[in-house]
Amino acid sequence: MADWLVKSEPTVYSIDDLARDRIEIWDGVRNYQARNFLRQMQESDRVFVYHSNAKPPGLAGLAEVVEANVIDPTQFDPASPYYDPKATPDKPRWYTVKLGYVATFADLVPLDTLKATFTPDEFVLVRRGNRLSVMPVEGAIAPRLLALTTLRKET
DNA sequence: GCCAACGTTGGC
DNA sequence: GCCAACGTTGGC
Repeated sequence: MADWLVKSEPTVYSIDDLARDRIEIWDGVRNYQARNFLRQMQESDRVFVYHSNAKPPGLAGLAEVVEANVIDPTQFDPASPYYDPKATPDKPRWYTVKLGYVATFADLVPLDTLKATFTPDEFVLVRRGNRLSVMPVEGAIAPRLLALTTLRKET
């Protein structure tokens, strides 16, 4: 089982939204490197949810992959901001996953804490200039992340 | 294939 | 609001 991290702007879609929706398709990723990571995700992989463009930015909770390798339907929808005229149902270009809510962190783990805990070498997230919205969380990192906070399950 | 222009991300 | 980083586009 692998660990991943996805970014989301909480004003657009937050961990609270996921707690409410329970399951959501993670659509709208339009970056090839991020897409390639999405395609590597397997059912029941663990996913850390990160709030970007927030005050403060940081890790907000946990999700899991409930369905892998889902074709992102917004690429075919001219009304969607994520519409891609070069994608066709025959040749889809953008894939994603469905995420299920797992838990909310009792306290958000701020980016400052992450920077103090991990070196840029060991964790992509704290690497300078990193703009990836989907990234792997290497084996040793995940338990150290979980040790920084307490889980709270929204019901 | 090169690279300048442009757009987006995201911390601050 | 600013701006560094960096991905994408398109002219050549």
